[in-house]
Amino acid sequence: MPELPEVEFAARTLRRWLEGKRIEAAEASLTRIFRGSDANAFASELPGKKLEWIERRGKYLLLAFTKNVGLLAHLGMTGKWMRIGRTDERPSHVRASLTLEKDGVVLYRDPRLFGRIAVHPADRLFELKEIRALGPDPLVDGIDEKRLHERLHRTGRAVKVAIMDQAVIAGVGNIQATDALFHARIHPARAASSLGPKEVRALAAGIRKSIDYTLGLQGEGDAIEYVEDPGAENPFVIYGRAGHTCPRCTGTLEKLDLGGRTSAFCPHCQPA
DNA sequence: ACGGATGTTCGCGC
DNA sequence: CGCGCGAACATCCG
Repeated sequence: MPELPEVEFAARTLRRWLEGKRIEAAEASLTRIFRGSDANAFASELPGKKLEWIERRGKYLLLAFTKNVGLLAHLGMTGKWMRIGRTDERPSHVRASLTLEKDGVVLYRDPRLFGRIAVHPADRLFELKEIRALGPDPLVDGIDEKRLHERLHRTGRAVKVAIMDQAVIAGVGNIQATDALFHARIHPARAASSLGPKEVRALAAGIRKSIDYTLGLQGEGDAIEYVEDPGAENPFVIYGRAGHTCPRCTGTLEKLDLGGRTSAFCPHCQPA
């Protein structure tokens, strides 16, 4: 599910759900979601606590509760935080849940178990290696074109692979990268080091544009439909549209494999 | 039935 | 050390 916009949305939603509510009970199933951490700590430390703050860095969520209890959470590919009523039937693949005082249940569902939840002292969340390894966050830090140019200049990798590197820019995934390069009119396989200042500027703008666009897709409390229910229409600009007509010219979008990920591009608008 | 999917990490070889 | 590649993780969907 998640790239930066969806994770940002999850952060806002969780903030709303948890704000001011005491956690009455916490449950965790012993799955690899808690790898490198302790599922027992989740269940034993959260009851009685209240949320103090939530932050997002790249695709990571950082949650701080009272008594210095903190969570580092990542949605992986299929993770999702949901809220249900206490007596509602639980969905399948629930890996962790928080029962809120005088309220419903906030739960984490993740069929493929690619996501993560780790319990750490709240005041040390920002010092975790996962967070320290991240490059600038486009929403929190903005995209510094000079810095991005420097970073891209010293690598021979394809530009698409480079911008999906979380150490280069935090939060860009396959969808944002694909659409951002289309906006910027840059071929995904171009060597990152070959981009000129104007192209880097266009790329920075393209990343911002695709993130803002995706953030704008979420309604009042609703998540992106395409992500939510299978069968909903693909709302992205060219992601997942190989074989279709380019939204900007009369050409046909093509498919390309880079770094094990599929992307679409327009051979006319994004020449090699 | 088969292939592919919004992510990360690890091992291998060059 | 940088980089590309493939695999692994586990499930669902068309």
